[in-house]
Amino acid sequence: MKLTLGLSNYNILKLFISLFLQIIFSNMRNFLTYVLLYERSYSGRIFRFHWGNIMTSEKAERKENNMKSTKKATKQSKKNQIEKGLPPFENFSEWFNQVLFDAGIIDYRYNLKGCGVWLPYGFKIRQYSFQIIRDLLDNTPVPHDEMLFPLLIPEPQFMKEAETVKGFEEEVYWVKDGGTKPLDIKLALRPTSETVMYPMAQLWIRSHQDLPLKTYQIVNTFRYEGKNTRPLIRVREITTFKEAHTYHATAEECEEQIREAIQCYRSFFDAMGVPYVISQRPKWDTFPGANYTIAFDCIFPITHKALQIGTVHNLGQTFGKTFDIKYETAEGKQEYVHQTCYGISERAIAALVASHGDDFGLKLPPRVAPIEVVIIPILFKNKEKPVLDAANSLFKSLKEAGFRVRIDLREISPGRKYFHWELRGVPVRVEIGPRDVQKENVCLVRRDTKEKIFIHQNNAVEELRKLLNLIQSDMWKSAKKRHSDWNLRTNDLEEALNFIDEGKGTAEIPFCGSESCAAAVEQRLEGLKFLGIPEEYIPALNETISSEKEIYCAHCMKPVTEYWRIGRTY
RNA sequence: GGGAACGUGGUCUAGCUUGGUAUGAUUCUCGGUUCGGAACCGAGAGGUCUUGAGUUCAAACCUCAACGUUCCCA
Repeated sequence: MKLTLGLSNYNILKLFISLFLQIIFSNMRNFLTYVLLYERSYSGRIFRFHWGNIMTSEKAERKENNMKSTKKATKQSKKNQIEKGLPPFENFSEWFNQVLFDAGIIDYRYNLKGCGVWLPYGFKIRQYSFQIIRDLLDNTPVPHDEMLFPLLIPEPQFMKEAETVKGFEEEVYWVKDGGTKPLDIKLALRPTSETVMYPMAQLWIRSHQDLPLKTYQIVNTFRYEGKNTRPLIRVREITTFKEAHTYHATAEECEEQIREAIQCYRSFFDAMGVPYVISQRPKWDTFPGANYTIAFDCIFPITHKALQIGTVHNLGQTFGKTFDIKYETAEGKQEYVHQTCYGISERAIAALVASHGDDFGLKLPPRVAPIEVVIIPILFKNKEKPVLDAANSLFKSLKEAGFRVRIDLREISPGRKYFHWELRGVPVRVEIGPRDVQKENVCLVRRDTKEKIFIHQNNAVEELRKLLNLIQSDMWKSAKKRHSDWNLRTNDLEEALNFIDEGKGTAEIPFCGSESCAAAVEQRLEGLKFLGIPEEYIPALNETISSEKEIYCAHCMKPVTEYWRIGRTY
């Protein structure tokens, strides 16, 4: 029986029975449904009919109702849904995730937790942003040199620095096989590159003439985050990690380098329009192996939780001793180097997005906007040509003047284009319609304030240049102003805790700095953390350190001289 | 570490209680009318219902497991 294609008689029988039953049941069901609906529509009565597995009147009715209600609902809410393409900014967490995708920054649908794809628009934002830090580091008095180190770390080398190992124990990805064979020596994917770089530095540094050595690289790193990952904020593959590592002859030079690093980071975030506060982290939250850690935090809108967006570490001689990085002094003695390292990641982009958004989407500062100006011609039937001509010639002259400019000629309505580019945060939109052409005007619309400005066509280049500068500084100012409202300095612990608990921001309280006191205070509020000592009390950053009088630790009531910053964090 | 929920066209979603036909919208493509804040009409495209096993003549639906995602608590 070759015709049966290998099916046994039993299977053929099954197939026929199945088909037969299916036809019978489905026809009968359709018939019954039809009759029941028909009857109901005339008599207004609901029939109930039970017979085995056949769809009952109840079920038919329910299905019918479901269909009706969904149809009705979708029709009614159609308009609302369109208008609500993005969740409101108030609903920050959802807004944030959604805007990253809708604005074309990151596609997070890759089927692996904590990993996403940088889309072209997002990639450009990333590129422009990190070019700023590149330029800053490349142009310090003794320049930093960009390099590229391997991703893989042999286990013994990684294990060398005990404290680092402890700090990252639970977060390291291990490569254990080469093809089908297990490796003799396991390989770690870098969670950070100290243990990658320092054995090489040990080879390169021979004498004080080789110092200072300042290097950096911009690479991906891996950390196995156990719980909730968030796009850009807590990821498993950190795609963009700028880590600088410097080597110095003396502790003083090392301190000086810390100040230079802080200054670079200030300039960087200023240029990005990202507001921040600087704190020296508590001892117990210092980078493993470092003498101290100074961190940049950005307080996010709505939730008012702090996100760490940059860290600067003074490593002292810890790693120098571990990796035996020595140099010969002018006097011919062998000394261990003093080191610093400091890093910034794609969290900077998260802070950029968060600091400026609104219900319509992103607002990008011109410095990092992939498109600075978008031109939208308003076309009416039979009047297209003059408008198109004007738009095209403006496009050409702006392009020649060096603007990152786009002209939107798609055949969709202008309103739709407005929303499209507002979602993507383009700083300025230029509208040109028949009315404008007639008056030789163009209409500029600011993304940050939505203000409309009419100017003469001939002044476009000049006016746009001014306007973009203005937007850049206005956005920075307003972000900074908002940010400063999200911090409260008070001597009253209860007031501080209330402020934080109500989600209003971070607080500064008088504090003695002991870990046990901190633990006691942290217990008062879920998710509460000590961010550290505010900028003005950090010894490394101040020639004369501020000190307060008549204040007492919020917990143990000992007299103290400084406030500490506390708050909830991401 | 503990608990809960979810997984259906690119996106959102109905259906699962009671097994047999995959719902609607959006998006996208084509044609036409439009265009100063998400226009409209018509046609069309798009699905391994996460995966595997079990029960059954028959599984998106019931059972078990794996994977993935989300949320809550420590």
